This record gives sequence, C-alpha cells and structure tokens, in this order.
Amino acid sequence: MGAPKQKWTSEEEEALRRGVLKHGAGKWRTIQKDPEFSPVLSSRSNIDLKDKWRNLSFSASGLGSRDKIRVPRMKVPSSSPSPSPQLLLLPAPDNVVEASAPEDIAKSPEDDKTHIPKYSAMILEALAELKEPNGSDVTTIYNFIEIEKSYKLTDAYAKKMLAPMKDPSQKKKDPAKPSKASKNLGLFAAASPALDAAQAAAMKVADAEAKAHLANEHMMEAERIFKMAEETESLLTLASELYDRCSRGEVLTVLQVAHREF
DNA sequence: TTAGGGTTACAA
DNA sequence: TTGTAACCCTAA
Repeated sequence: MGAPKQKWTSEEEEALRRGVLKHGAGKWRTIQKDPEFSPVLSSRSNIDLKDKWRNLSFSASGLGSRDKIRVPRMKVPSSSPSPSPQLLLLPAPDNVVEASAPEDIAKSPEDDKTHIPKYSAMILEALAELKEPNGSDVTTIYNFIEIEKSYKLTDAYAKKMLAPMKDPSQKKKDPAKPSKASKNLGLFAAASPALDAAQAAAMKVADAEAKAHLANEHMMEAERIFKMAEETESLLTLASELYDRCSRGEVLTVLQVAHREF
C-alpha cells in the first residue's frame, strides 16, 4: 500500500450518512453515483463507503473497532430468519428506545412499566429469533437487541456486559492464521466459551432484574412521598384561604369547610 | 456489487 | 505497544 491513507472529511461522512438515509445501507454504488453526493464522494469507491459505514456503525454501537469484538459469522440455513443487511449495519437511529442500565431505569415509571422491555425477555427473544444451532453468543445477542429490535443499550452498559466475555486468547490476531472456516468453528468447537458467555449473560440478567426491581420500589416510594407533598400543599392552600376569609369577618361552618363550599 | 475478513498506516 | 481507521482481498 504505497498511497497514503485518505482520511474521511466531515463533509464526506455527512454525505455518506445522508446517502444511507436516502438509499439505505448496502446501496453503496447507488449512493456513490447519486448526483447529490457524488461531488463529495467522487474520490471514494463504493467499497470505501461500505468500509467507512462499517467503522461508523461499530463506533456508534459502542463496540469500538470491529477488530475488538468479532461477531461470529455463522452459516445459517436459508430458512432461518436473518436480519437484512440494511438493518444489520445501520447505526441506531435517534428515535430508538434507549434501554439504559438497570440503575437508570427508574427515571420514569411509565418507561419502566410499558416502554422498556425486560432484559431477560429481550435476550430470550433474541435467542428465539436467531435460532443458532449452538446458541448465540453475547455479542450476537447484543447486536440483535440493539439493531434488529431497535432497543439500544447504553454504551457503558454494553461494554460492561461484554467486557467479561472477551477471551484474551481471541483478542489479537492468531499468528498461526487459521482459515476462515476453522475460525468460525473455533468459537463453538470448544463449547465452553459459548457456555460461559451464556452463563455470564444469565447472571447479568438476574442482576439487572434485581436492580430494576429495587429501582421500581424506590420509584413507588418516591411517588408516595410526592403525593403526600401534594396533599400537604393543598391543605396549606386551604388553610391560607380559610385564614383570609375569617380575617375578613366571614363565618364558615365545618361542613362548608369539609366540602369546600365557600 | 456487496459483505466480511485481513492487512497496514498512523496516532496516542 | 496498542487501538483505530483506511485500504485490500475474496467469496457469494
């Protein structure tokens, strides 16, 4: 590679984003040829667009470089549902529901009860949908939850969740350079990494659920205190009004006060 | 033509 | 030394 690396400018990135918005991810050639973007992207090939979008997608998902955590490339039967390429690489849009870490769930009682699905349910759904013969690893589940279902984990929580799953032995390139096929098999051949990942994920889910429950209790307590405060304020207003009326010489009966008929 | 894995340049 | 981003290669 003799030519120096051509860094992407913000204009090019913006053009790419708008191109993806307009044509969808995967239509790199179309985007590249689109007269709206071609002036900016003239020096980029469709492959460049794809690569840049991949980089953007990985950074947007909080997974960092694609070299850090590799989603195993499974050969799934054609009958198995697989997310469309367009969805697969699409960074989470701005309007997705962002399922925060459990400690953040209590922000809104409505969100807690109606909008944010339980993590266990999300994972179960992911497993059911992915239908991978040997089960799905955490990264795949994470990707499914974030991209396919448009529930976005916060970056911090995703990193926390994924951190223990990283196998140091898989971190860097293997000097022996095994073939693609053997590498794909390798993830499941030992069985234990996938099993460990599943167990770790289960523990995380249980922990998250416990925290969510605690947060819910705290939320209910906060609501109770808030109601008390409201009632107290209401009584204060009533007392103040009564004081005003009485100080003006008005005579009010207990019944009138009780029914606020004054 | 595209997706995905590999390689390499570069910056911290 | 390591992580990231850009570029390259190949299978489908």
